[in-house]
Amino acid sequence: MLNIQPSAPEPIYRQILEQLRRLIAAGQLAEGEPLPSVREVAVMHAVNPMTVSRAYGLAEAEGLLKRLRGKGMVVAAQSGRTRSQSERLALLEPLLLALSRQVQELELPADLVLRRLGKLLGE
Amino acid sequence: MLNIQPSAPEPIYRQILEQLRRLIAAGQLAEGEPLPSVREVAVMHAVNPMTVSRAYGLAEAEGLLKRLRGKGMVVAAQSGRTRSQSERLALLEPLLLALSRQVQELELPADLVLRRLGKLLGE
Amino acid sequence: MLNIQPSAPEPIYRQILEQLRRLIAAGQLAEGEPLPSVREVAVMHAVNPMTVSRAYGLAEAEGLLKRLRGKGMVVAAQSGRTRSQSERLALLEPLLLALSRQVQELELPADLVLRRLGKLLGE
Amino acid sequence: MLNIQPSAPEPIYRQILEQLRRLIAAGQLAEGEPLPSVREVAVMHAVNPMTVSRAYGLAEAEGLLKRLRGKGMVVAAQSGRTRSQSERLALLEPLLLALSRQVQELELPADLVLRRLGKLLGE
DNA sequence: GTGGTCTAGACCACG
DNA sequence: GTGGTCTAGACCACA
Repeated sequence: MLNIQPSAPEPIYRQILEQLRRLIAAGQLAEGEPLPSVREVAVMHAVNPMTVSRAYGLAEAEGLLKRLRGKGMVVAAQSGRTRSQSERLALLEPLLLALSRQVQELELPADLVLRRLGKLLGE
Repeated sequence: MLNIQPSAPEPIYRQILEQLRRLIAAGQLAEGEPLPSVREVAVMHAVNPMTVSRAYGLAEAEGLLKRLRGKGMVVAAQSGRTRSQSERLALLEPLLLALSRQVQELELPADLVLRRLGKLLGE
Repeated sequence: MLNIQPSAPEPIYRQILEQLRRLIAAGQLAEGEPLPSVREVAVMHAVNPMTVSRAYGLAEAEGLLKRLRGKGMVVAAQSGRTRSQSERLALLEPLLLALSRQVQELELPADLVLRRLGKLLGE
Repeated sequence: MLNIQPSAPEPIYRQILEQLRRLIAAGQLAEGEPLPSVREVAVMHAVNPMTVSRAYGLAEAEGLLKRLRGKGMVVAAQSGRTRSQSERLALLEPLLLALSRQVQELELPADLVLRRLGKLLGE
């Protein structure tokens, strides 16, 4: 379910946290749904349990997850409602802005970039 | 010329370096063109001169810039030739891939994202 | 009778145990009085029976409760005698100390805090 | 400046975080003021640097602190403005509620508790 | 079984 | 000098 790249510049715990944000916002992780345990994720992705725990803890502090004592983490209620398309699009905005800045610096024509992205999204 | 955000997660020296790569690849910084001095950049953006120097140093090691004694940095010859569109598009690939992954996690329709990006690029 | 908050940071078994201490010290639970069964408490508060059992077990070890075969738990004799006011006030001391430390860190005037607490106690 | 009790039930990183919240709310830590470095706090209180770092990191995520790269942490701007008395009193509310619940369970007269607290606050 | 906390120590990134 | 990340491993608390 989670996609972790240990060699990426972005820290692992943050990769997990941000994926959780998106998966929950999209409703792919529904309200009340239990998450894989810290240890499971740690073994599956060959990372330290504490790294996973850190991501889960931050997600809990953010209100995304809820701790059921002795039973693990589940998706919190208020996050469970799938967000509207526009709310989800807003989560993408920072990346879109960075992209458009780079496109301008590279002086690339808009349609070329849009075609390339369209191809990636179509796959 | 440079666009620096000290509070961004990406380190400042890297922001500078990657902008130089793109501006040079696009030919916005032409071969032989002199760059603002380390001190100028540092003062203008309220940044530590060492940080700017580090970016310039890396760009020099990469062959993007050339150090002219007593005259500062200029855009190096071999980098000066503007790269082809496809080469420049390749520089954008990592960001496009990250974007498409996030779009899938957010379960957003491709055309919505393309329209939003098109709007940003059209401005 | 018991006031349990499963989502509070304080563990559930401890919430139960400490409430028992106070209710018995005040004589609200009198000597020989039977307690609700583990199952009753568990069902009523939607809590794991093991958790209730643990609290009861600790209370028994402390001499607060006594196990009567086949009849469940009752308030033990030596605990049953209501403690003096000063003894009961002593049970409050840790919380009062924590409170006074926080008041100082918040630089709040004593009378403001006393008025607010007085209002809460008056209700 | 910080008051840490390693043996308390409350985890160390949380003790630090909550003290920061109060000290900043009261203006005892003013806007822009630099905090002692992670290593200093760690040595001074004989705890692991990571424990301190965790508290600082959470405080940053909360917007209490701001990271100045290479220079350490300072009190963030929006937190710097000393909060009004009523806002600070609100931070005390959870503890006051817990206290009043315990007072009722102990069947202690309000004025006795208020006198004891007044004495503690007067010192 | 679950997650939480802490440590010691290594290594990195930044300025 | 600053903070950040990660690991391995120990131990605890809870259900």
